Amino acid sequence: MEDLIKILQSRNIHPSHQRIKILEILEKNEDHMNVNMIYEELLKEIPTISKTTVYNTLSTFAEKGLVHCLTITPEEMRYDYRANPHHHLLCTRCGRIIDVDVQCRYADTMEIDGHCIEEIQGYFKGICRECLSHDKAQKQK
Amino acid sequence: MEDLIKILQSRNIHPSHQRIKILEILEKNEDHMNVNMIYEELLKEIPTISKTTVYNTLSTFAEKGLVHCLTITPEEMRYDYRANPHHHLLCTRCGRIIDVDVQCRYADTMEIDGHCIEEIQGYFKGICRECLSHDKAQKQK
DNA sequence: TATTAGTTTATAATAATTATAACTATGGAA
DNA sequence: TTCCATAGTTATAATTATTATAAACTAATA
Repeated sequence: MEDLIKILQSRNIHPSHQRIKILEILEKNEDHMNVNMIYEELLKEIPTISKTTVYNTLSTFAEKGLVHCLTITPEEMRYDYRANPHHHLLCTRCGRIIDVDVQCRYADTMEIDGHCIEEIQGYFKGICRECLSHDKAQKQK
Repeated sequence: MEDLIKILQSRNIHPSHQRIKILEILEKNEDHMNVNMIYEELLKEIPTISKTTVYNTLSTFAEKGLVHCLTITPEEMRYDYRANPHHHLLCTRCGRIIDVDVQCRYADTMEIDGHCIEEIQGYFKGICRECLSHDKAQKQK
């Protein structure tokens, strides 16, 4: 709680009740929630929360560099809360987005073909570990 | 024209007038159009074309592996028509998506952390060559 | 107390995409 | 030729994520 407030303050974000709760949810959940997932979680604690607040808060967080926006799924934006740079796996079976610790060869190159690179976004499509082991378990039956 | 028909036939896609024209537009344009851009181009040649046809056709093309869907821009889907695997640059200045010939170290790894990898999507965010040189020209004035 | 800025909420507007059903063209069978 | 079936196209409506707008609320301060 105190930590969350400090995190917000360090980014010049006024730590309101709603913002603290949203950050808390982002910390607890690892699979890159969309606005609706966050909203549903929030409802359990703040039944009067508005979806607009979720949108506003996340866009403030993104502006201040607290979260990264992932455009991996075509339907909606996903939000990534983790300090170190990393890539993602979009599981085509269960739909989860999972962190993958992989560096790209060009990770620190700031210039390619004359273009100036500011950010690297990479992701894999495939089937996650959990779905694979579930498959195996099914076959053995 | 004949070539376009052959390309469609080789993928088991019946070469209708509309489909040929859409493929033609994809061949001519390099910057990863969205549905609306393609639709606007089509209107010049087929004024009665429907946007639904564009959606249908592109989803057929994607199914048959003729195009790849890019979820780089948050607003809408972009379509990539090019044979060889490559990455992209999203220019934050002009909004174009530009092909970048760069291989990732893990490009042929099919397994990471126990996950099965089927496809790699990578893109960079930055400022493209053209926008950069435009900046320079402005400064010199 | 009154005021102000910042935050949250409710509501409406926008826009990409999908769903549905009607229409059209084509090619084969009778 | 005429009829029919199928695939493809079109028009229209429905869905849904996101943004815009304005009103209501909160907390701090003069």
